[in-house]
Amino acid sequence: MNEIAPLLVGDASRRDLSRQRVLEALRRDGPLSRAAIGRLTGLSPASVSAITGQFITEGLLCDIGADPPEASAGPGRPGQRLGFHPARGAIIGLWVGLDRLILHLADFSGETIEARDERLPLAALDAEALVAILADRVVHFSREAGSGMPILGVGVAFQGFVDQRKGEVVWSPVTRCTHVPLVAGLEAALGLPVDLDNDASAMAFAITQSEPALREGVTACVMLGDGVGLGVFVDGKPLRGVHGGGIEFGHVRFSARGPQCRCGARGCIESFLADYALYRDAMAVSDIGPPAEGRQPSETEMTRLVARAAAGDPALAGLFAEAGRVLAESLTMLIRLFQPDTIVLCGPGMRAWPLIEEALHAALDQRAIPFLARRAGIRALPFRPAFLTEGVIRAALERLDRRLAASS
Amino acid sequence: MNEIAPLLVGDASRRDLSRQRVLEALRRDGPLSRAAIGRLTGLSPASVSAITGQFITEGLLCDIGADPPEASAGPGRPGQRLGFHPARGAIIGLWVGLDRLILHLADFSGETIEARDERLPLAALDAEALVAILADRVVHFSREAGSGMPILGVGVAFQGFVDQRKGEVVWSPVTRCTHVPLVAGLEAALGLPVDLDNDASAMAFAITQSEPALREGVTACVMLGDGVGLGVFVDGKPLRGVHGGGIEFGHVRFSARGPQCRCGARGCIESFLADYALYRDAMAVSDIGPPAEGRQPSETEMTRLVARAAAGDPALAGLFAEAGRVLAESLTMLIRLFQPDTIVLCGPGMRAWPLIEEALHAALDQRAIPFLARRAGIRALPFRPAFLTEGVIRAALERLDRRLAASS
DNA sequence: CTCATTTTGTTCGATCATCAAATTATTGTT
DNA sequence: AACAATAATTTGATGATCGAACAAAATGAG
Repeated sequence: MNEIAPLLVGDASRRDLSRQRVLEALRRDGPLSRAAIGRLTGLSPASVSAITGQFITEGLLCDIGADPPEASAGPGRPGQRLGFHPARGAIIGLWVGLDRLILHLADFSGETIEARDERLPLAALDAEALVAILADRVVHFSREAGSGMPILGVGVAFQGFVDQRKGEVVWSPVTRCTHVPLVAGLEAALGLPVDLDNDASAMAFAITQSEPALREGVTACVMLGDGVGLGVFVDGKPLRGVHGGGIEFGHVRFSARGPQCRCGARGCIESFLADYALYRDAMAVSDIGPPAEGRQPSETEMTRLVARAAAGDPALAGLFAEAGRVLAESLTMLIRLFQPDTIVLCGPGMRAWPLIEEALHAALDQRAIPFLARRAGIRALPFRPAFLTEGVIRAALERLDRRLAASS
Repeated sequence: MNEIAPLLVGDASRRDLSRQRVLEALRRDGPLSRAAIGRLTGLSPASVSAITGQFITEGLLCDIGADPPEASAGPGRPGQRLGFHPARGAIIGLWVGLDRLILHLADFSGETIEARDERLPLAALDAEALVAILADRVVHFSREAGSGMPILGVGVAFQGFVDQRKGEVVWSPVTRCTHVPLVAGLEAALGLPVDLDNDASAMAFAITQSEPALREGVTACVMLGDGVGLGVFVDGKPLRGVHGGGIEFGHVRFSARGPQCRCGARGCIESFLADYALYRDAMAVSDIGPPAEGRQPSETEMTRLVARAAAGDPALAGLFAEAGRVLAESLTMLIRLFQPDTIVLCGPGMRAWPLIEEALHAALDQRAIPFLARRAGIRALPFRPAFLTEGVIRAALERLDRRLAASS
């Protein structure tokens, strides 16, 4: 007998909802004139003026010049564009990979101030040390890169199983610890609100939000790289359980007789398609030696492997073709489950796309799914490291927006 | 640059939203006093009185006596319970199975007035004839069962792939036609609003809504019967794409070397677990003959098969144990993808539950999923045919509520 | 250059859904 | 019987919103 939704009761929350809608429109569609905000939110010009005026005095929004001429295109007074006040503060986005860290500082409007890529061995640490060192790196980074602005929040994208509700890293290839209370630990150490997400989900979020076309209908983002991840979005909103864990696509079983996966199970999709899996198989069919550090091949080693395969090594090329066939099978499952309009393939693994593409499409055509397949358009997206952090930064900003819209 | 949500602008829609919330609370939690509605929706007593008063004069709600004594339990004036006015009208729910039809008449409060189970050969019909005969059965049923009340809407639960946005049956084992425009056809023939859903999704909806505990967290309902279906719900709301097709769990590949499925693909989960699959395998390992009509075994034939296996036929019992293992594997995938708090097993196939249970749990224990499995509680729900239609009736009522809340 | 036209943004009065508080009603408890 | 407790209604005040009127700033035709 819990409440349906305690939101939107009374006049105070009614105003808050309108404020929220204004901020949402601005986050989605960049700087906007008051008139445009009115059209997008459905509020009257009078209300938009009142609300934006309030936001400006609160230092949340600011005027950033007239509409560019191409936007107006006709007679009439040009609109004054409003945007998030960059100097309001900054957000730090953190991606935690295998022995590697990406730190990303963005201002309140979402613009990148600085990004940094660090090598950092994490595997041997216990949970407390892991949290401590991450907090330490964040503090250092914000001190060195910070532009004097206050840090408003931190977003963390983590490889592995994540429980957003508890703020825990349940399991991750990054560390042998399980159930690491990352959010509580970082919030205590930093004194800042911390958002946690699975890295593939966060990346899928960044990609889906980055393009209006992907915010319509069902978009499935498959991330290939250290692991295999998936994010599914319906009209721009993520499809996920209340626990906020990602859809653990990479750990769905592909074959009962497959190799042992890092997660402990056998035959996971990831254990065929992830970087480490491809490298492992490459070692078996060629004279390529083991990775320099640990079991995980570095970006350079992966690039070299792909280059050799592309140069004509038939055994290695066959490996990637086989990966394409496994991927096709996995996408087939994905199509059956979610019937996406668009499937976006992305992630570091896309470095091998030219080697995968043909086999993938051939296999997909061969095992076309009656009545469901036609719809899904498959798009390959070149990888940018910034994708890894943009998702959590965006999420942190949106959470901030919700808080700022409410208090008034 | 589409609007964020054109709802809730201006005072008119503000009232409509409150009206909607009142109706939602009443649909969810049965008859309620005004005070209880206030607590559930967060509205003040004054507003609840105003809104419910309006609904009563509109003939939508009615007073149905005082709160039962066990509800109040203490001093104080007992509340007067409000409920949907039963005489406002009726909804017809229709389930379309293989050569079989269930018709279900419910009043505006959702109470069953009459239900009927008909045999009806549909396989040979073309699309137009299929729509025509379904419309004809609905008209006959409403004439014979109708209690003089106007019919307000029709809900149809159909086996197979359904596109709710287009109102189409994309593919179904019921008919060899594809892309049947069922909603348009029935609406034209009946002059009534028609809701269409996949039958497993609708059943999952009915089950999830029927129990408060299942409306919290993530609930996955797996339906075993003529096919294998799935509905996933997060806090009582269905997880589905914009096209409104169900999650085609039954047509996810289980094994590349599996039997041919009705959908045309090979090795679908359904082709191992559906009634027809179990019967097919039973024919192979025993002297059981082919089904009396077509390829599809009847309920009686399936019951007899289960009885023989339960009586001790080792070959047949092994068949169901094998089904338990396949189901375990499928649930493992489901857990990885959705991390449900509860998995509900239901549907006609549950007649064989005692034969499946042990093997299922043994296999699940054996391939326990690191860090994810612990959470999911598996519940077996005895099958009731009414589940098949209650979901679409509920959906039709809720759509009606939304319309009635809006117009005023 | 001048003026009509068009679009942007603000101001002001009216509307109306909501709430808090007061009031009436109805029960159980002491 | 007096009192406490809960339910429902009435009433006055609040305030978010809208429409309409208006000011501002651009284009373009003559």
